[in-house]
Amino acid sequence: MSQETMLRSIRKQLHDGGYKLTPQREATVLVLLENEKDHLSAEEIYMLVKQKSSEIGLATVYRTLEMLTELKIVDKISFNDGVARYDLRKEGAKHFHHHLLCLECGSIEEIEEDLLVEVEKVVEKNFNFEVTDHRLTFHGVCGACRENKSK
Amino acid sequence: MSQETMLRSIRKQLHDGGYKLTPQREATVLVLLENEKDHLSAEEIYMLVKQKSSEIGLATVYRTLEMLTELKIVDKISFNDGVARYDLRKEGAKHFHHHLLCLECGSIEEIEEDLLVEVEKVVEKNFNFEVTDHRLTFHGVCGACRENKSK
DNA sequence: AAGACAGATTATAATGATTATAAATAAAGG
DNA sequence: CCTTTATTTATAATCATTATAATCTGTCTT
Repeated sequence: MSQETMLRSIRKQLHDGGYKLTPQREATVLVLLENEKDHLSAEEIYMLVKQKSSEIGLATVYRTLEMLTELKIVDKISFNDGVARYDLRKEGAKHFHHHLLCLECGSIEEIEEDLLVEVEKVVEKNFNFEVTDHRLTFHGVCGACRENKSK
Repeated sequence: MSQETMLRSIRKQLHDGGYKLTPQREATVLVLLENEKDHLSAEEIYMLVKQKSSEIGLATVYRTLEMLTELKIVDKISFNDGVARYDLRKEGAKHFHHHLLCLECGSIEEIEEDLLVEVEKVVEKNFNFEVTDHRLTFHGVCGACRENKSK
């Protein structure tokens, strides 16, 4: 889906939620669209928006991200490094994607495929818990780092 | 395993790692042992240690927890609420246990059973990623809350 | 167009969690 | 004992995030 289409869809979602797409909010969403692969922190998003010549305050970025999280347009994740990171939820994705965190180089890869369908069935049945979402991160060593080490 | 035994084992692990079990460190570990079911934050641990009449500084709690994390005696988790929480790693447990976070009441349940054995095999094979550990939290509604709501 | 209102934004201050620093204390080794 | 080193403490500093109050924007009303 093109960024144009995404943006239109997001504008609609904001409206339905009773918010409007102000220039600052639009700039924030655009930065998220342009950096889909990264896992940006609020501070990083703030910097990137300012670089695009759009004026914005840090507090606005936080408020916008909170709103987008509430609308389930973005997902908020914390790894164990003390900053929250934000990620566009893929259109139509019913589940939160998984992450592969390399302990050597710190890179974060994504897994789109939902690996937890069966596991969630087990949880619902055995633990009497209604699952609505999940956070799954694997810690380990990525292919590139293993290759470097073996040399 | 009894707390005595646990404590002895932990003392040994500290020694092997080149640290000693000072009174403050012992008090911290004891609080963790006595509250295995909870997911305590540094601040909470600090309070609990002081209640046991043991004098300690907050910074020492942080340093001790960092050390215990490094030695893999405790695990550090962040949910999305801005505080880090610490959990004793069960003796012999090779994997990090899973969590069930209830979005209604905020309660955190634990799952000891490793539900990811198969999933990790898939990850190693399909994504060329060597998995050493994982973090898995399910978000949803616990049995108690569902019961309350249906009334 | 002027006034009034709600919603947004901004700069700034405040808070909360965590980490760094420097001085004091305790422990270990000779 | 004396010296050296590790540890703790109190405090200050830092970093991420949230609250506040003033200002601004746009829209509606007349």
